[in-house]
Parts: sequence; C-alpha cells; structure tokens
Amino acid sequence: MATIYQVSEMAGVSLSTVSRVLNDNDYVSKKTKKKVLEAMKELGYQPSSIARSLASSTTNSVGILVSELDGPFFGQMMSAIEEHLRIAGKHVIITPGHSDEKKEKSGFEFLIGRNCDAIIAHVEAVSNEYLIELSKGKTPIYLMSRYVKEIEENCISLDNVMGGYLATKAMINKGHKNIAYIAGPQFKEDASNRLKGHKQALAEYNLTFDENLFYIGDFKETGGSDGLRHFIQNKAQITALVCANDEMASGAMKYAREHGFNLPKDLAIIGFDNVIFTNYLYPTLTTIDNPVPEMGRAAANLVLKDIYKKSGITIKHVFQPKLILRDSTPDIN
Amino acid sequence: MATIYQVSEMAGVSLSTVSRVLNDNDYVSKKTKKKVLEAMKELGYQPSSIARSLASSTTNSVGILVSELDGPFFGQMMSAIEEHLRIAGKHVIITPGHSDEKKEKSGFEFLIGRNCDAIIAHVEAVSNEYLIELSKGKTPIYLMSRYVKEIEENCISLDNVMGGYLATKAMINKGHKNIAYIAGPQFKEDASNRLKGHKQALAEYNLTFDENLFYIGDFKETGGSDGLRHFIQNKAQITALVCANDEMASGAMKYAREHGFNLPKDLAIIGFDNVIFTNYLYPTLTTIDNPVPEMGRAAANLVLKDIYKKSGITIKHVFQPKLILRDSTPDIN
DNA sequence: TGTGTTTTTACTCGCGCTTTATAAAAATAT
DNA sequence: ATATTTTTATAAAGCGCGAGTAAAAACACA
Repeated sequence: MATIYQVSEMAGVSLSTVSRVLNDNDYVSKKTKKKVLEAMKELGYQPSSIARSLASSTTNSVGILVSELDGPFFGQMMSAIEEHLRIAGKHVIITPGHSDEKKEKSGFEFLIGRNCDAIIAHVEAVSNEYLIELSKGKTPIYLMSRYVKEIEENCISLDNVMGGYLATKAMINKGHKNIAYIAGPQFKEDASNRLKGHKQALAEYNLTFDENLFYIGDFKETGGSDGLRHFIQNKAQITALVCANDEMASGAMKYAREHGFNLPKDLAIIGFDNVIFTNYLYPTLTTIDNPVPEMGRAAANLVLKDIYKKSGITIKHVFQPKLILRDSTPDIN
Repeated sequence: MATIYQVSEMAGVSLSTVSRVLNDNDYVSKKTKKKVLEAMKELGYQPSSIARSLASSTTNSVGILVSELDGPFFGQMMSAIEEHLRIAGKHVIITPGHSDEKKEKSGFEFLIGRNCDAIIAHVEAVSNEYLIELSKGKTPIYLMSRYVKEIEENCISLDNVMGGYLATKAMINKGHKNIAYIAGPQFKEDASNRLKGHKQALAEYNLTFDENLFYIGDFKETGGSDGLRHFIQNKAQITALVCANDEMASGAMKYAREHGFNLPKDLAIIGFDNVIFTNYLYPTLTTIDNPVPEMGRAAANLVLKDIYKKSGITIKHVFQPKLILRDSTPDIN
C-alpha cells in the first residue's frame, strides 16, 4: 500500500505538501498540485483513514447503534440515516445492540473506540442515567425513538402515548367495546408509552382496563400469535385487537385465520409503525404511522448541524404519529 | 480520554507493560497485571482501536457491503454474519452499495481505507474483472450470492439456476401450462440465473418460453404489481405466476386481489427467497428457500478460518435452494 | 540592488498504540 | 558466592497522517 511518503518522493515534494493537496485547503501552487495528483494516481494511492483519524481525531463517520440489523423498522431507520449522511460525505458504522444492556454498552464502546464523530443510537436496555453520563463524554450521543429530558436536545422521538391513544380510539370509534391489547416488552420505552396511550383512550370512553384482555408480547410475529392464543384459551370475548407493532399484528392475523376467524369481519386488528409490508397483508392492515424515515433524516440533520457545522438547518425533535385506516378495521354494524 | 500512558504512570510501569496486559499474550507477572488492570478501571481507560489499528495494521473488524440496508433479505444476511462474527470477538462495519457501480466501488474503498481485515460483499453492479482485480489487493474479499470462477474459494453462493428451475417446475407439477414469469433486473446475476432455471424447466416439459408471459421487475413490491398489470393489460391468459423474489410476489398478490382475482384459486403464485413475511401473507406464499442465514454463517466462518486462523472449520461454498410449498399454489383440478 | 511582502514549501512533533531489541531482576544451577 | 538461565520490564522506533512553525522562493517597489 502506497503511503503519503512515497507519493511525496515520487512527486519530488515534501510530506506536508502532499497532505495539503489531500485536504486541499492551504496554499499549493497549481503546478505542484498537479504533480502530486499524478503521483497519487500513478501509485494508486489511497489515504489511510485510520491514520487520518488518529492524527486529526475526526473520522467523518458516525456510528449507528440499532437493536437489530434485520426487521423492517430498523432497516428503514438505518437506510434513511445513511442516505442522508452520505450526501454530506459522511459514512456510517453500524452495530447492533440486541436490546440487551451489556451488548448495547459494548456497542457504544466499540463506536466510541472507533472515534466516531457522533453516535445515533436506538437503544432500549440501558438506563437513562447511563445515557446521560455517556453524553458527558467526548463523543456526542443522539437518541432515536427515546426521550430523555436531561438531554432532550439530542433526542428524536415519537409521541408514542399519542400513538397508542390513536390506535385504541380508532377501534372505539369503529364501535368496539371489547378490545384486547398485545403490548411490547415493557422495559422498552415506546412499548410502555403505547400502552399508556391505550389506557388513556379506554379511560376517556369509560371503558375499564381488563387484565384478561392484556398480553405482553415480544414485538415479533410470535408475540401476536401467542397473544391471540392466550385470549382464545381464556375465552375472552373480543371484537377488536390492538397490537403494539405491525409484526405482532401480522402474527395475530395469521393465527386468527388458522383458527377459523373470518378477517376482518370477526376480528378487527390494528398495528403500529406502518412498516412496508402492512400494505401487502390481506386484509391490508390499519396501523399507526411511525415516520421512521423522516425521523432518521432528522437525526442525520441534527449531527450535520451540531457536529459538522452545517448551517440553515432546523430540527424537529418530537414527531406525531398518524392513523392509517386500511381494511383490517371495517365499520361494524 | 485516558491513554495508555496515563495508565502506565498510575500503575507505575512502562508503556509496553500496559500494552502487554492489554493483549495479554506476553509474560507479565500477576502482580503487575493486577496493578495495571486496576489503574485502567480507575481511569475508565478505553483503548483506542484507531491507534491500535494503525500500529498493528489489524482491526478485528470485517466490512460488510450490502445492496440495501433495509429489506428482509439483507437484514437476515447482515444479522447472521454479525452474530457469528461477534462470538469470535470481531466487529462488523456495514455500508450499502445500492446496486450502483460507483457506490459499490466507493463502498469497497471506504472499507479498505478503514483497514478492515476482510470484506464480505453482496455486490451486483461491479464487474467480475473488478472483483478479481480487487482480490489481489491487501484486503481479502469474500462474495455473497455471487460466483466468480477465478476466486471461487472466496464465494458463497446459491444455486439460483436450480432455484428458478424448482419454482417453475413446481407450477408445472401442479398442472399449470400458462405460466407467467416476473424476473428481477437482469444485470443481477441471481436474477438472470433464476430466469435461466425457469427456461430450463419450461424446456424440460416442452413448454415454449413466451415473451408475452415475461416481465422484468425491480425486485420490489412494485415490480410485482407492475408485472401483473402488464400481463392483464395484454390479456395474457395465465393460471400461474412465478416471481423471482418474494417482494414481487407479494406485490403481485395485492394487485391480483384488488383486481378481482380470488386467491389462490384464480392464480397460483410462487416467490423466491423465503423471507420471513412470506409466512404471514394470505394465502401463505409458496416459495423457494434461500438459506441466507446459513450462507451468512458460512461467509463468517470463511473469514474466521482464512483471516483469523481459526481451525477445524469446513466451509460449504454452494448452497441448494429448496421448494417450500404453502397455500398460494393449490392443486388444480 | 536592496528591502519588504506575499506565496509556496519543508521540518518536526505528536495522535495512541504495538513491537522489537535490550536491560534488569529473579530463579536456578554449579 | 558466582555463573547461567528464565522471567519480567524498559526504551525507542514507527504505523500514516495533520498542523503549526520556520524557511525558502517569488515578486513588488523604490
């Protein structure tokens, strides 16, 4: 691998001259610049970003810490952030935290150790205190889908309480009274907030929250099927099912169909997140839109503004969910 | 940020001693080791992997270059590779190539510049020649879902021709004669091989390949709907539809339903890849299993063996697809 | 021709760590 | 007690680059 030194030798100039044409800021005469450029091409020179980082303590790369590498939700998120950052010439380094405290912490450490200029994290298992403490370090931390008051300027979040409220209210408005709820793991902030919204909606319409119509799932397809099985086995009389995310809703739909339900007539189902495939289910799934791509762009913009000093950017920190009515929640008569 | 120097000072030993306990290979007495470890903890010391890489020219990280960050196929792939590598203490750096030649090349450059110990790539736009040339460089390249003869030892691939063959043959076996095919972008090797398999199956059963029953889609949901629309508008009389991947199949299903088809009776549909959501569609989608997770693990194992000298590993290079029969392809009578 | 400016280039140090070669200390043998 | 081996620690060089400072070259003006 050619180094800057060999380039300088070949071009007959000093090291720093080469360095200067690399970062093309300082004064270099056109003639020498050309010479250097030619030498670079000749040698197939590729600057080592590692060495660069060490010397300049800036890497032009931002770390992304997500829960999972797969799953439509995180896919959209990573994609939106990366795309937006790439335009600005920044790169991303992605690592998963698997919703596990240890792994999330080790993910942060990895990213910090790699001198990321900033980290955008979607973490669920670490405590707020940890995050606040971490934010005092040299690497700025930005949080996706999580609101921590002490560092709210670094948070991009969705109003999940409102989302949960909208979902259940939609069912109530359709005329349902026996509404079951499949929640997500309650240590996850968005899951608990969505549940909170569900309860608010029930309360507003004088419906009581019934433990028998409540199940905690895993945010995956299995959570939906397990939840519905639970309700059926307990002979719960329900006409509507609210799921805390789309994966669980789709799992519930499949389970329902396999157990003789005629969808959507026998059971109305609503999801949450509006991931792509909801629109390809049958019946198409009513859900709550979670504007992940926009939020990803907002996070990217935030680091562009804070870290890379791009001007003229205004950031929205809290996003609003929106009800998307489709076929899985028909009017009842 | 604490450096190795401050640790050495605090522990009252030399730099290199600290370095040795870090890499705990050479001889260090238990006593000094303990002293150093304590000093590290006290200072909250975190070794800078950047500096480490520069000095040792090894990073314990492997680059992953995928087409897209979202999409169930790539999600599974990234996840499988990462999980397997993480066990061995290696990290991944992921970057997308967007099936675009320039972007794929820049992805390679980025990863190489970051001194990845190896790169696992799923690329579609760059030429075989480029890949062969690249393989001569200092960073070993491994290819997912692509077979290049000259570097076959570094390839993990699926027998896509066989997959395409199995899909169409399944339809023929169900009794269909008017079988339409929605292919993927033909510059992608897997897409063109699947098509090849389709043609083989047709030939084997003396069915002629009909341009009117052929459409090239984009491997996304829209490709499926566009394709089916095309056939309908051209008044093609078809009873079966073979799609080159699951996303297109799901798009086609939706379009079919919206246009009065009674699925699966009026139109049998088969996909390809067996991504998770196929099992949650209605009717559940018959498809060709693409063992992505296994292939991901194989790729990870390959670099573990080649690069990190882990022993006792045998690698399978070519994987076989498998027909997964579900409800979208009923028997016809 | 000499002095003052401006433009261009070269040197040197250091980023935080690994890695020799080498010295010092401890353990063992004679 | 001394020589010899084994174990442990040190010092110094260098990985590839950036940045600040010093020096050289080019130019301008009188």
